[in-house]
Amino acid sequence: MPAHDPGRGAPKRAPRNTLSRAAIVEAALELIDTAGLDAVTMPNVAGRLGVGTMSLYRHVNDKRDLVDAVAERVMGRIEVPDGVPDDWEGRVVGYLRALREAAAAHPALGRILADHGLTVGPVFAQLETVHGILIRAGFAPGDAVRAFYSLFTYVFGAVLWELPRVRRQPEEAYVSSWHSAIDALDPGDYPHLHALRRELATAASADQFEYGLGLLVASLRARASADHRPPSGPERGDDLG
Amino acid sequence: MPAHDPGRGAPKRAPRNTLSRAAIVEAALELIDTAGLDAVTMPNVAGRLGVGTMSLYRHVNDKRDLVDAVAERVMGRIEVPDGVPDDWEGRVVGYLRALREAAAAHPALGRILADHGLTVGPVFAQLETVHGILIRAGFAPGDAVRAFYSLFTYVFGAVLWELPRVRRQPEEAYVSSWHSAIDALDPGDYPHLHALRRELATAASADQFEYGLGLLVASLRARASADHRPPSGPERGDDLG
DNA sequence: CAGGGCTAGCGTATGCGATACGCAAAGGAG
DNA sequence: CTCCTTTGCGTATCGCATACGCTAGCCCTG
Repeated sequence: MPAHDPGRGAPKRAPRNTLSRAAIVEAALELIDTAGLDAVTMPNVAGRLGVGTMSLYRHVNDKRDLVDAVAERVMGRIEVPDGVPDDWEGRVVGYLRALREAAAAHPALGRILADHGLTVGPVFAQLETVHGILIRAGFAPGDAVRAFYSLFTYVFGAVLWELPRVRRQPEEAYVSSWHSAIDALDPGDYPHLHALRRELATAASADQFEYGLGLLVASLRARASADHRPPSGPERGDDLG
Repeated sequence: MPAHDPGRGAPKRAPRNTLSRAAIVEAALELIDTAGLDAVTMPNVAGRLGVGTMSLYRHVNDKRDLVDAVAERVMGRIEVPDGVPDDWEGRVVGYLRALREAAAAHPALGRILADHGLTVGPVFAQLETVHGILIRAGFAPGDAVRAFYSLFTYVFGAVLWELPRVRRQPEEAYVSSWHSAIDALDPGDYPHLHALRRELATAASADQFEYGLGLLVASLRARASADHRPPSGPERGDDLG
């Protein structure tokens, strides 16, 4: 038999403008969220869209480009939430909290950022936003950099800690994964961790995130009022680009 | 012609106990440091040792196991350095600084930890050490957990930020990579970042790490003396396991 | 000193994933 | 209607991780 069908019969050829970069990115994101980052292979993504593998390459340079785009898609939607106190603390904390939540919703984000480095477009957008808030609040340029750098370092660290396996049950699964990991350790070598089995697992949650963030903000507040003009009351902050 | 050499002639067979898990791990680490994490393939590692690819599998379960072992090899050597102030601040900061330096020496560490999750053996060792220091210093168990959790989150975040490309010249290469990344951004979209081109790049260095760490420690110190018995003077800390 | 068995190093084969190449059909332009 | 451009896609190549099973060293035992 001939290798290919001579006439027509099952062109299977997709209409014409079926594919788009956005659609591909969306499919990849769904795959990541349901089957994990490792399941993101070109064949898988293509299959999910009902197209051939090589078709993807018309819209994406290569796999790295695709994954980058996914990170961009996720981080690009992060904003300072409504209803937060209209001062730098409220806005910054609200923003970082949103960033953390986005990462929690897509556990693979941390790995992607780690693999591709932090010099990805969307990361800069985050820096720009937070830096802008600090500058408006009266922080000296240099201090603002140091401040948001510290804050982001913390948040990215948190994203890394949390990604291990959390998927749905925010607490449940995560806690038990820590428990089993700790139980596997030799009590003799790790007396402290064993003694704190309970607190440790619980600590790996939102409360803990807030705690550390609070430490940072508290110190920043102290330095702001000590070294420079206190950012006192709420400054205008509604016309942020 | 027969596919294999009939008699002898070039047994090429390695003597006998040439390989060992440790040697393999060491070879992989060298590869990581010289050619990057992506260059770590079973064939490459084997080649560097002058053995066949499949020989590696006698000593490591699979690639993941190998890479895990590398992370363990690196993190397992981190200790509280000598000569630091003998109080909890000095010891903890000294330790975290050592952790950061180890990561800086092996840029791929961050990616490995991100890929494999933080529930790797050596990570627990770090937690145990720092927690022990805090407990000895008089921190209440629960507070100690929150404290070191925040500190580690920060340090891991820092490790992530730094890994992008730093290799040798600690500052040089890193700074210029940030510069070029920033230059590629549209000044219109990122006014703040462009204005801070200089500070931003400089901030991505050891100084910045110390700054953020300082923020955390300062707050912890304040809370320690406020909520609980002040850990005052240097407590004994020379017999740490 | 010879034989047996265990063990370490390794050749081969499989399957998958990323991606270069080039074909061909679908539309639109003239 | 014909030609050119665009887009989906089949095929082929290459590198990698890894299952299997072979075989030669070694050491232990008799």
